Amino acid sequence: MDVPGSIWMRPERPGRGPSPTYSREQITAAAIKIADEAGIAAVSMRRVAQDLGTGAMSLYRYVGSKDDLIALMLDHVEGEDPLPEVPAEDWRTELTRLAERGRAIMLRHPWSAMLIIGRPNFGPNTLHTMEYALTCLDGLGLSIDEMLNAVFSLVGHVRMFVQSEVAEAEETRRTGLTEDQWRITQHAYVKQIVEGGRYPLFARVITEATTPHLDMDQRFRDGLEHLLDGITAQIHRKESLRNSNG
Amino acid sequence: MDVPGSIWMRPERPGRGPSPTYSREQITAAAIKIADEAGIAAVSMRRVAQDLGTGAMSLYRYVGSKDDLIALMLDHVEGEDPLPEVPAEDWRTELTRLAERGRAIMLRHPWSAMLIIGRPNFGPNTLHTMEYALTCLDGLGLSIDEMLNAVFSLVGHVRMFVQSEVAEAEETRRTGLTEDQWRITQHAYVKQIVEGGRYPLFARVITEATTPHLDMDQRFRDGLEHLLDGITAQIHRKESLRNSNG
DNA sequence: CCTCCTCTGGGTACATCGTACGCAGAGAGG
DNA sequence: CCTCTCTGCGTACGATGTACCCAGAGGAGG
Repeated sequence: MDVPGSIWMRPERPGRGPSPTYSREQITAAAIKIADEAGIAAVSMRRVAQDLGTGAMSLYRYVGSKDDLIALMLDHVEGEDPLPEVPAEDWRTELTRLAERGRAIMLRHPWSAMLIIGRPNFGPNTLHTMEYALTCLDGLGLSIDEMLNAVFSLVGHVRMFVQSEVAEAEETRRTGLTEDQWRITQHAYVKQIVEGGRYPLFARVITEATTPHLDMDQRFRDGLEHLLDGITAQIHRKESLRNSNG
Repeated sequence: MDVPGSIWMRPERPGRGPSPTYSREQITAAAIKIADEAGIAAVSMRRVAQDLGTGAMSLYRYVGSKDDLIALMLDHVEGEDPLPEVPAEDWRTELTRLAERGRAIMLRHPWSAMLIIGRPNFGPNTLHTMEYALTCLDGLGLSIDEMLNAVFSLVGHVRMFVQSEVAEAEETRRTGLTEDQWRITQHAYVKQIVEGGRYPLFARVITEATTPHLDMDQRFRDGLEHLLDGITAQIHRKESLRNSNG
């Protein structure tokens, strides 16, 4: 109501008075449906209410603000794909899977990748995923801060990657121009840059665009490997440090 | 005008008629000033125009849309810090410097980190930085795609890191609640989670929050090291592959 | 059953946004 | 000097989130 994020503390609805017609779950689902079909920009309180067959202001009986609704949406999709109760494989395999799971969810709900959340989401599903990720890295000799930092880097990488992966489609919807159409509008300018000769490597990027570049899956996996290699290196560094000190 | 991003192709102003009172540079500077002082949300065409002492619609004689203005703003701050003409040190040192430069710029202009740009910005300053980054990785045995991917990961990491670094301040301004005040509103809920015992690692994150965590500079450097270690590993892999094949 | 009092759904209103459109007038090219 | 382009800018439209208000429904206590 008053404080953003307090959505998780507020009970769905106390007992007195007439029973509510709708539910948070129902409203969240309606909002997600709209976001999936028409983009996050189409999710307005009026639109969500309209799809539910009610008035905009009625929604405020269930959620404190639009931000709260979005927090509900994010936590809901985070819980879509099940997670093992406890990590079974080695940490690298588990984290890779977790990253791919995150990417899959975001690709399924592109809007979820495009939102920048200021403060951590303490929804139950988000909490569970976070705990799972930390569990994967537990017992490898990293401090809790280092573990958190590693998870943070990983989640950040996935989010950033999918963001750019998805930005194209969002831009197409927003401007009504497909990437190809847009490229045509830029062609003369880009050509001038390439032929100017001052940016030889940029020119190579453009020139070799005719032959197929690395596909998105490959690029995602490569970036992930970079990060995981880095974490491995950190673990090994701390390990040998421990061995030389003890 | 019609096409977003075409801002870089359009000449500042052709010759006929009366000479313009303002300039793109002037408008961009005014917009950046507002964004720095009051957040990106405060940058409205009306507000920018007001600060310049003119009407909102006058700005559209200089920029095609608000998106174009934002593209100008982003490219402008990208050019704030000078870049060497050509990389002088080893690639790792250079890329570290480049990352820190990027972080510094974004911290100086927090709004620039919070924007998600759908399609690449072809402004002169952005172009130059991109070329510079690619140059650092040239000649190490990576393909142009791999180089681009590495730069992409790096830029993404910096952006993602600063995003979360900056989100807090933005959230404080937006909601009027400092992080401490917000934490108080969440305290009962978080306490319940911690004491529930189902999230022992999350509990450790919270519990050990009294002792100082890693500071932001350290966390940034750690994440960067992860990525650079990963790129190093990729370079070595390709190198030994070449040696065994030739 | 009656009464009360909370909680319901939802209408109206307000400030703010980007920008389409049109117009009076200024000023440079012929 | 005439003409025609380009100027700054006022008005207007359709959005947005949400504060505020009100009539009435219906569970709780007598």
